Amino acid sequence: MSDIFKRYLHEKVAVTETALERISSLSIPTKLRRGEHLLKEGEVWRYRAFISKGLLRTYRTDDTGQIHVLRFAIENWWAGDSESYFSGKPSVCSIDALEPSEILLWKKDDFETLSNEIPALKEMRDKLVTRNLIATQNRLFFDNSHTAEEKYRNFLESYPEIARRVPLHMIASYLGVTRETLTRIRRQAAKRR
Amino acid sequence: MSDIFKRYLHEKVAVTETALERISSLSIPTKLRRGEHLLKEGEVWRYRAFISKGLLRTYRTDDTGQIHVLRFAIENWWAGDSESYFSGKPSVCSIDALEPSEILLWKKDDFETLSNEIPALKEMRDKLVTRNLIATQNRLFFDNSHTAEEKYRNFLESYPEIARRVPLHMIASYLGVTRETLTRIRRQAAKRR
DNA sequence: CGATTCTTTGAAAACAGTCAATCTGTGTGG
DNA sequence: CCACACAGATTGACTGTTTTCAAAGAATCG
Repeated sequence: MSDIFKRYLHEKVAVTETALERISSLSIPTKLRRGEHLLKEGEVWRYRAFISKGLLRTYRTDDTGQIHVLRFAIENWWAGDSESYFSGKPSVCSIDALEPSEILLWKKDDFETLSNEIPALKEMRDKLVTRNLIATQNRLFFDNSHTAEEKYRNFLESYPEIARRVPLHMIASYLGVTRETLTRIRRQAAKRR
Repeated sequence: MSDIFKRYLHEKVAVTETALERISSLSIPTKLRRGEHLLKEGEVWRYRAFISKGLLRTYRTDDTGQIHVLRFAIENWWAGDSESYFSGKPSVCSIDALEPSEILLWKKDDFETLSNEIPALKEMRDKLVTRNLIATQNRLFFDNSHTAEEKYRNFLESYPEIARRVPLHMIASYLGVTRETLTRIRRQAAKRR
């Protein structure tokens, strides 16, 4: 079973080998082909999902039918829609695989049970929310106070791995500019060196 | 003592009168004058803060010395910097009062103690984080996919109360546009009716 | 009232979006 | 192995939006 996940959890919190086995025993290993969806708009998201391999994209479609990338997630990250997860309402997001991916799923109920059995897991779960909140708040500030070029540079520095693996027009969407604008930003930046 | 807070907590969760008294007993009532700071950049934020009266602004100063408003908070909201609170590191934000305000403070340790004594309070505390996360994520999406005018209209609809009480140039900062641009957006909108 | 803060205006420049066309690399089927 | 389709990236011309800077007008607090 997924060594990636075991290594991840050992790094994050102090968890015994038996606890880890117990956690693994309730996980549902899942494979996604390129282009396949983990979650589609309108469905309720009732899982925890750990990515042991691959690359997922979370996006939202606006009233004009345009797609907006909310985030990318790779190995050792968690995926899912917290809004739908916590509220129980249909999701406004979709999640699909940009690469062939391997996911570990836990049903919401199972994960809660495990969290109550294993304090370390609960601790990790709580940290996940707060770290997510902090990251989102910081991103909101950064987007609000920086130019498109600065945002792009920051993206390259923060997520070089993702930048290499994702098509440019999706990065543009993530940054909130058109693909043409991102092309021009790159040309400008290249000219300046 | 603050009836506002008692009413707030009763509305949010099922809490006994004795529990409420216990919670109140550890609170530190504080008054802020207009312009006074609750938190200054560089300080560590070690409190929970409930606003029973007034209006607070959270902002950040960027490398060029410019101020960016992150959020406003009025009666019945909580204020503070989650990043500094959870990490224990000096804050990158400041919080000041835009109106004479009345705040209830709990020291971090006291609030944790209370949360462990009173399940309803812990429940409220956890909900606060997740609701905050969801709201921030939705705002990030909205900002990324809408024009300045749409963002302004959405702000007016979502927070009419705040819009009435806050100067325009701070709303502009919150929305990520210059005050001149916001002025022009309003003129356009007025012309169209 | 006087000082300060807030809002509005105008003109020019910088920036980003749209549309249409072209270029590039990849992979598939004949 | 080639021709073709397809997705992604780039370019140019044009349009529209936002910023910047400078100045003036309105509102408000003490």
